[in-house]
Amino acid sequence: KVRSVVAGGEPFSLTAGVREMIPVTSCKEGKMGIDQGKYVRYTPEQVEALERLYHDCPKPSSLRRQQLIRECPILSNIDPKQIKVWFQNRRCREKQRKEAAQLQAVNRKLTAMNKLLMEENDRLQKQVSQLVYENGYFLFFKDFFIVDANRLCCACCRVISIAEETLSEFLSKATGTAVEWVQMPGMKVWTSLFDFLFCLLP
DNA sequence: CGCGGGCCTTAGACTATAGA
DNA sequence: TCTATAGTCTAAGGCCCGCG
Repeated sequence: KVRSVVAGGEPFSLTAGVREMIPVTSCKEGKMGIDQGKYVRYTPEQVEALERLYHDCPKPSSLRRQQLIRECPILSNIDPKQIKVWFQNRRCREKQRKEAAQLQAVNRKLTAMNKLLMEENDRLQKQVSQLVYENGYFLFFKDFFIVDANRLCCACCRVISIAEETLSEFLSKATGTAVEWVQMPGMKVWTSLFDFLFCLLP
């Protein structure tokens, strides 16, 4: 059983959440508000009153706090310095809660994006396997068949187009904005059948 | 220079949970 | 069911800084 005391109110001891009144003299001095093993904890009524005041004015001036104490009898027994500290801690708690909520929101977005990336990675790996297989097929047969140049080039461009469309779709999902392809200097693009065939050579 | 606010830290009170 | 332990909440101490 741990002795506890309510600031300015009825002292009590706490045991498994059950309050039991015990005679305690004072709790003014000492680290962490502890005097002879006592720990100050405001009553739910006091906290409710403080919360109401905080809702109206989160940062009251010294003068305003004194006025609030006068106007609210339930707080009249609490030291003005304790009221000041309570408001400081309350502001701090709110700030921490807001930051935690923001971090959770960011975490949710990153988790969703990670899921998209994992799915896209899986799909691209399958695509790579298929292309590697097709590449081997072309290498094997390239010396035995004469392929229509236009048709092969169109097929090649079609593969690139599909890849671009897929990537655009993914990026727009991930970023929430439309993506347009821009030809950058130095980017390698198959412009002819010869380029395509050349890249197939070992 | 004193006061008050912000920020970080400390430690008691309380809660949830695992394990005997 | 009881107990030990980890985690959370919160009042208050300490330090730093800006302001009048």
